[in-house]
Amino acid sequence: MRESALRLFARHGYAAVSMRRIAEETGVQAGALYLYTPDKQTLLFDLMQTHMLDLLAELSELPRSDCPIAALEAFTRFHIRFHRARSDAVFVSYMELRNLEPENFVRIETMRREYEKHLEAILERGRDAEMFEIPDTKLATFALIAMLTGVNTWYREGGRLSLERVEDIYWEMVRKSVGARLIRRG
Amino acid sequence: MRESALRLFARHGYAAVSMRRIAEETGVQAGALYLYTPDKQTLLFDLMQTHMLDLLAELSELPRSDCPIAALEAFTRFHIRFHRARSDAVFVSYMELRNLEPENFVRIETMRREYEKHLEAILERGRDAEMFEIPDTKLATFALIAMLTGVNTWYREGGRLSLERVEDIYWEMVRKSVGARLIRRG
DNA sequence: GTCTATATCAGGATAGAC
DNA sequence: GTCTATCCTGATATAGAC
Repeated sequence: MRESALRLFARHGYAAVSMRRIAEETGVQAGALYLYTPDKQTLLFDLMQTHMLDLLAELSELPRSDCPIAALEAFTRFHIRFHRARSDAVFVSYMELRNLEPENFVRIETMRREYEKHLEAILERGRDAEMFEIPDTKLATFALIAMLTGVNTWYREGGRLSLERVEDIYWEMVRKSVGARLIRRG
Repeated sequence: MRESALRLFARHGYAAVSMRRIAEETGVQAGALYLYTPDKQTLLFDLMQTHMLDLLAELSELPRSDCPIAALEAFTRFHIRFHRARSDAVFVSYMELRNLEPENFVRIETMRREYEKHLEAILERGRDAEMFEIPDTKLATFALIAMLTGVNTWYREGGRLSLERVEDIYWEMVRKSVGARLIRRG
């Protein structure tokens, strides 16, 4: 039922999807949905919260690296892969922010900021070590995340390029944009 | 009335905004709206089409430059400024694509692709002239547009940085990411 | 745990008075 | 050109049978 709701919200938008439609997709009658969620708003919030918690959990499992360049590459590849694998959840978590009640909105935004902080910390370390050339780490954080998340708007399975190749190309652009040198793999 | 609708659609989403609410914001009764639009869907499409036509019109008025680096800088600054000045229209034109009927969707998408083609052409020229280092001009196009449009998600008037300064910083990142050298102003 | 039936309300759109 | 009144549909959510 979560899956049906997520797919429908991503496809048509939260406000445009009725509980009846979700029920139909799930294979139950509308009334039965309320066994699993108290209301539609909570359902939306739960989907978004689950997504953000997954994101932070998997991020924290990334192998740490002392080298900022290696850390940035790991983050870049992680971001692309994670977001690609859950395009519906990503879409909903971004597009439906405005349909969250204020309290719920704050909770999701806090998690998003925590994720951004992780990237910003890498950029700051690299700049302090004089391995990156970055005029403003906050702007660079926003710029890179927007750029990487953008993969979801065009990438399609079975297209011209493998996801691996896409990662390579984006990593090259990320690396150059922060003025980092190529590094050798150990 | 267009302005009210645009602002409300941007804030709450097309599906979440009722004609009654638009009427209220406009200062008329609901029935009166239908003097200006045949229906809600057409209203949405008109708003998006107007935005895209404006975008293409202003783009075509950009001074042409033979130098790909200068052309890329002009595009970068134009994109940030134009999108910043119409954040509601940008938001709606991106977020509400899925609420367009198929025929309308195709028309908007065609215009969007035309805009992207303009940037891709600059990148191709620069690469052919060996002034840019770009592994894939299509991906670079997507990556740069996503990065630049992202300014709208965080920039607020009166914040830490002027828009001019933001342009400078983004231009530096764009320039580096495609491997272009700094150029002197004539 | 699920269905049927329904209460209640809000939505888009139209008709006809002024 | 605008308002009032209204049609009809579909929305969320709940009650109560099974």
